Amino acid sequence: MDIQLKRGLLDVCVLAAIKNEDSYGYKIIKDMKPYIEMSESTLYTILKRLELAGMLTVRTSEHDGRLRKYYHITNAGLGRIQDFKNEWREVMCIYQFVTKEDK
Amino acid sequence: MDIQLKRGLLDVCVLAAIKNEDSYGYKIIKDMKPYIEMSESTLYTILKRLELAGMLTVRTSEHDGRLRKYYHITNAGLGRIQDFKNEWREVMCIYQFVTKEDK
DNA sequence: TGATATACATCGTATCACGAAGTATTGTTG
DNA sequence: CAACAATACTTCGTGATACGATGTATATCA
Repeated sequence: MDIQLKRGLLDVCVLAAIKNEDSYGYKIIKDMKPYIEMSESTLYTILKRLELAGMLTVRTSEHDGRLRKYYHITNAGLGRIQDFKNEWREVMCIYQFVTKEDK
Repeated sequence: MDIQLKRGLLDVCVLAAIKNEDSYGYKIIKDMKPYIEMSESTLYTILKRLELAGMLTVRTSEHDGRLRKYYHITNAGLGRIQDFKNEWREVMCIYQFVTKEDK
């Protein structure tokens, strides 16, 4: 998928991936794989960015002697998803503009 | 509109704006304004990029004593629009993933 | 005369996705 | 047991790119 097109989707995809239950990096990548692929470096960068922006909170917890960082969405994060939904109307107008056939 | 979301749309919007008839910078911005806004510096950068990529050709012509650069879409440019259309299926899947409500 | 519209160009900056590489631990399998 | 894959997270450098600021011209109009 076109990398530029991804840019507008990745952040909100990550938020969607933790919307229903807290999750951690490795799992997020696997859960999103059927929809959109991203490298680990990309994901962890995004998670840090979203944390800084207050869209999610982090909690470190041990699992099988290994540390895992669980991410939890905040109200701001849910709001971000809502904003995305609202903006989608504009996006669809643009899509129409680009793909409309002309006689 | 979110700048990251725009990134995936601008190139193909510009191509769409010259799809039916050759156009020039200033007019392209005005034609696209109802759908998507962009600064002049952005537009001219994009036009140069698309030309380099063989998606359009340029012809300079005088109009009222002033030079205008007319842009004409190539087959590669039309192909780019088609690719965008094809990719849109994936985009809609992602949209569903992000916005689906969960019981 | 001064503002506004038309028309294009250049430069520096900030954002961001990615590959490469690294660190650790836990299976798994030959 | 040795080698490798899977799990889990981190850091660094790079390239792409949208934008604001700024500059250059000419035409029109009040």
